[in-house]
Amino acid sequence: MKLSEAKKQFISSWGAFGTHWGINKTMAQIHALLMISAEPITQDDLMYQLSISRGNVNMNIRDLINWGLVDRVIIPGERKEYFTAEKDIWKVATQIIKERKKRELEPMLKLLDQLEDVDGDKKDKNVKQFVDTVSGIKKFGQQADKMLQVMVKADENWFVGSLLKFFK
Amino acid sequence: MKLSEAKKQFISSWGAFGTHWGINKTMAQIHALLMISAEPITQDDLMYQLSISRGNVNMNIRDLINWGLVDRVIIPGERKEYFTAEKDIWKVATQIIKERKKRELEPMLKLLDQLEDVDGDKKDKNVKQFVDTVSGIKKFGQQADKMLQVMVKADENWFVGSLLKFFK
DNA sequence: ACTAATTTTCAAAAAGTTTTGAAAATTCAA
DNA sequence: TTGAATTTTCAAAACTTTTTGAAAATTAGT
Repeated sequence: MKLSEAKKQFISSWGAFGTHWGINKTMAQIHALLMISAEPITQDDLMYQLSISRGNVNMNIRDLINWGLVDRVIIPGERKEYFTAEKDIWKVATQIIKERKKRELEPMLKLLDQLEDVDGDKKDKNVKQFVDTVSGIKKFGQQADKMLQVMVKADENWFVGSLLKFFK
Repeated sequence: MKLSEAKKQFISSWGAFGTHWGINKTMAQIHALLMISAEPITQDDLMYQLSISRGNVNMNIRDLINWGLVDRVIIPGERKEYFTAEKDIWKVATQIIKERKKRELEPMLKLLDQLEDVDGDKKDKNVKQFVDTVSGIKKFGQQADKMLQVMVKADENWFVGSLLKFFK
């Protein structure tokens, strides 16, 4: 397969993949293109290569920067801004885990904490089922939270490093 | 907080949470309601309790059954169908992992395999960056695939069971 | 076999999300 | 400063997804 065709396929699949995970197609595609580009590229490049509008590029790039997945690059002597993406997929993954943990998991755990001490007789099967389900999810979430925390720090942690090798 | 209010909050947050993960709000809410219900419930109950149409309930219940998260229950002497959800959150999680692995991760790995052997000179930095990125993602994905496989089988696996306790 | 209860389907409507593009704001070099 | 290049904003348009509801299909009791 030719490079240009392979690139197109990769970008399009990465976009489709993203939409299954609550990420908008364009954002995933911009990310994909930046990950396979050897050099930083401009908004105009992105517009042209993905056939999308300037505003669209701008908004999605902004989001990608907020997610910590893309960086602005200043090229001396150039007026335009360039963009580049982290290419080490392990770093990409830990960055996404870190953000989703903060944005979604932690607030959910906070809420479950409150819901857990609902009023009423614990003998009432309705109360019991609610509390059991909520605390089950809470415990699971806390466990996941700790486990992800360890993964995110794995770079600095010899033990988990070797543990992960075990799973290969 | 009263049970009825706590239920409402849980259902609404679970719905919002779902939408961040590519799951439609209603499906997540039906799932939430079934998880906190002590007894199986009917389509009419779901319609009434969530204020949604019959068709909507029907389609989303069908999907939940396909995901293996909800079961039809026949109650002897009753004409209507009842529904119930798996309440052990660990089983819920492994079921979701199993399905997403099959539906998303495996097809993606298959595609990356094909893209990896793009034509062209590996000295060309554009070819090189593409291949490096694609194979990096592929390796990561394979590792994740194996690790998830182990987690899904953890019930049957004393080692990972104790490993997970370690992270508590 | 009939019929009433129940479930399923699916085209159209509603709701939600993304994209556009032109105007406003900002930046930078002269 | 000025003004051309560039980036940002955001209301409106386009597109996508979800929801509705009524008609069709199915089911089960008599």
